[in-house]
Amino acid sequence: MLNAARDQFWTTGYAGTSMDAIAEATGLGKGSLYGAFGGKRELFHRVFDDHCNATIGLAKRQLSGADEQAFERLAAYLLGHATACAERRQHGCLVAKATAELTEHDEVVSARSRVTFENVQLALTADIEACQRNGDIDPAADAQQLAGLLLTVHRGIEALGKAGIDESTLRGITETALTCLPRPPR
Amino acid sequence: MLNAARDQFWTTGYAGTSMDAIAEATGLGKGSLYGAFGGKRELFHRVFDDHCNATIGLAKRQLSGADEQAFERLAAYLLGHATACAERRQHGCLVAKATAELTEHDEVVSARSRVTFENVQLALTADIEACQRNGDIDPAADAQQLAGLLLTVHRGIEALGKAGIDESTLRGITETALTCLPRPPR
DNA sequence: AGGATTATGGACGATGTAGTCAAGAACACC
DNA sequence: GGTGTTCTTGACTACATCGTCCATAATCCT
Repeated sequence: MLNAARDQFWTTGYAGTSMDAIAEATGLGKGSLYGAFGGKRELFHRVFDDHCNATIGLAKRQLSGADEQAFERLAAYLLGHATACAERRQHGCLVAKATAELTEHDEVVSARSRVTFENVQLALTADIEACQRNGDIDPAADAQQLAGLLLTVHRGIEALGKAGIDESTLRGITETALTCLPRPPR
Repeated sequence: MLNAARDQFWTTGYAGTSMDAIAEATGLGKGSLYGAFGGKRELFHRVFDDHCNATIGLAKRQLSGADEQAFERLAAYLLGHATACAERRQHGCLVAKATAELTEHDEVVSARSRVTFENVQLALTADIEACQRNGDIDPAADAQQLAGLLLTVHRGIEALGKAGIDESTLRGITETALTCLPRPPR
C-alpha cells in the first residue's frame, strides 16, 4: 500500500505526483488517503521516513559481520550499488531524488536525509575500523574521514548513474576508489 | 531574462514551476514565452542547455593552466565546490536537480547531463595529466580513472551539501580525497 | 444480532495550470 | 508620415489538481 505510493512519488517526483494518481496506484479512495495521512505532504513524509529507515537498515546489514570479511563487504556494498544504479537505469534512489527536489523548502525532508546519510556513514565507519583491525586498511588513517569519502563516492555514483553512465564505468570508478584507500605499511 | 526563468526552475523544480510564475519572474507575457520557445518543456531545455554549457566552461577555465599549478587548481576546484555547496545551502546545482527530477522521463535532459559530466571529466583528466607531468601524481596511474573518481566525489559533495552537511565536513572529505590520490614513488 | 463507531470512495467545488488567440503596440521600410 | 509586418499581451479555454464531504460499507463491542 505505502509501497505503491512510494513508487509513484519515486517515478514522478513530489510535485509531479497527483493525489489522484496515488489513489489509483494504491487502489484507495482519495478520502481514505486524506483521512489516513492528512494530506499529500504528510503522506510523503511517511513514505520518505520508511524508505530512509530501509536504506539505513540495508547499509547496516550489508556492512556488518566478521572482521575477516570487512573489506569484502565494503567492496560488495559499493560495487553492488554501482551495478544497481546502472541497472534500474535512471530510476535512482528515492532519498537522492527527494532531497534534490524538496530539501530547500522542506526542513523535515532535509533533516531526515541528513540523518540517513549520517547513519550510513556510521555503518561505513564501523566496517572500515574492522578493515583496520584485519590489516586491510592503514590503522593510522582516520576511519570516519574515509567513511565520509566513501559515502560521498556512493552518492556520486548515484548521481552519475542517474545521468546514464554505464555500469562498467561506474564499477571502474568504485574500484579506483577502493584502490586509493590507504594500505597498511607492509 | 533566461536567467530569471532558470532561477525559477532552479528553486521550484520543473514540475513545481508554472508558466505563470515564469511569466511573472521574467516580466514577459505568457504568449511571448510560448511564441519564443514553444512551450514549457522547450523553454526548460533551452535554460538547461545554457546552464550545462556554463558549467562545462567554468570547469575548463578553473582547471586549465600551467603544469606547475595543476594540483593547486585541482584542489581549488574541488574545495571551492565544497564551500559553494555549503554556502548556497541546499540550493544546490541545477544540473543535479534537473537530472534527478527529469532524467527518467526526458531523454534530452538525460543526454545533456551525461555530456556535461563527460566534459567535466575531460577537464579533470587534462589537469591530472598535468599533475603527473609535474610530479604531483603517480604517472603510472590511469588519469581518466582518477578523473572519474574525482568527478564522482564532486557530485557526491553536491548531494551531501544538499542534505545540509556543514562546510568543514565537506571540505574535510574533499581533502581526504585529495590525500588518497596516488603520489609518485619518490 | 443490533446498534455505534469507524473506514471507504467517488462526486464536488475552488483553484491552478498549460497552452491559444485576437487585439493592439512597436517597428521597419519606403 | 503611412503602411505592412512582426511582437507582445493578458484574457480565455479546457483540463488537472487539492482537499472536502457525505452516503454507504465494514468493523467492533456488548
